[in-house]
Amino acid sequence: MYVRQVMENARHTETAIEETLRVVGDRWSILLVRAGLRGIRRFDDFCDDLGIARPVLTERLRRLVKFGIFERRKYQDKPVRYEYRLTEAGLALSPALVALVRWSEEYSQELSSDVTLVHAPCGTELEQAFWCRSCQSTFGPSAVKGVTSSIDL
Amino acid sequence: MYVRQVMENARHTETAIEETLRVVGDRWSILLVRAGLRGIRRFDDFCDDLGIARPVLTERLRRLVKFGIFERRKYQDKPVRYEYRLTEAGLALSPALVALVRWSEEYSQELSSDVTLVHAPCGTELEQAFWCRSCQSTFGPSAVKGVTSSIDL
DNA sequence: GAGACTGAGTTCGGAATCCGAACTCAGTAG
DNA sequence: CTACTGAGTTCGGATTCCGAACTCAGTCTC
Repeated sequence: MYVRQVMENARHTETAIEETLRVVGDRWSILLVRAGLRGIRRFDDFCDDLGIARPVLTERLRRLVKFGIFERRKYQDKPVRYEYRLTEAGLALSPALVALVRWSEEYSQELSSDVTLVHAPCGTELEQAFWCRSCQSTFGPSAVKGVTSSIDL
Repeated sequence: MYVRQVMENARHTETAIEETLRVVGDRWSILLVRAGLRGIRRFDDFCDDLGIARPVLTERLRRLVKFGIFERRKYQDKPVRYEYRLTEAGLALSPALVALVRWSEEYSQELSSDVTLVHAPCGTELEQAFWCRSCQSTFGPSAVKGVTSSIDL
């Protein structure tokens, strides 16, 4: 059960996460995705929900649209109005978001009673696992922890 | 070893991820964790590896130590020297990191061959799944996507 | 039809962060 | 004595962030 890496790590070429974090790795972007998952779509609602400054929101949404995470679509003509919806790529960030939520739950103290993600059918707390399709095997983050030093992320 | 909250919130009560992202949600912190996972421990090595400005690195490491993600430990006495090691909490961020890597692989265009995480025993690409311990069932991110709108992240 | 309101922004000046480059400080090696 | 190392600190300038106020088109209320 080792996670291995197949790559040649060149010096100057940017790696995947580096590039990704350049898009999504600021204080607001992930929060915007989360807001999108919660159904928020309109400019002012993002603004109120997150308490983000308007100019920053403008710039951030523009960038997320440019990188295909949000889509800007007209939802009204009379006075022309636009809303922001998560694309498929944006929705695909949810596992990362869930992982962060799980981490928060476990390691972040002094949180008021907050969300606890559960498996809807049975109510048991969700765990995030690594899963090999061909082996049909599942192993949890704890198993991964043990090998992290040998992972080349 | 727990992350505790220090900041005040102005308008609404802070949720788990909001707090977490306040600690880890800047351009460098996650990259620092990743570097830590790759075995980097010394100040200058972080500096060279990430190309982060030294004053920023100082501040960031201090904060990550304060929040229990890194540990600053002396590794030499003669000239006293310190290194930074990931704590258990820090290592526990790896699932989130892996989720981001997976996302990058799939959705980040203009990225040529980069890292591909595989299941070492069989060489199959890793998938990240959600796993219910009591049901013994595993389901992929795609299944989760369907529920995200009803999840309160 | 005058005034208030709405939603999606833009403009502003000041505050906070970021940056690279050069400096410090203790100890060590030649 | 000089050079070097590792872990920072200090510096000035550039960038980004912020809240508050403004714009602009259309719409609702009186």
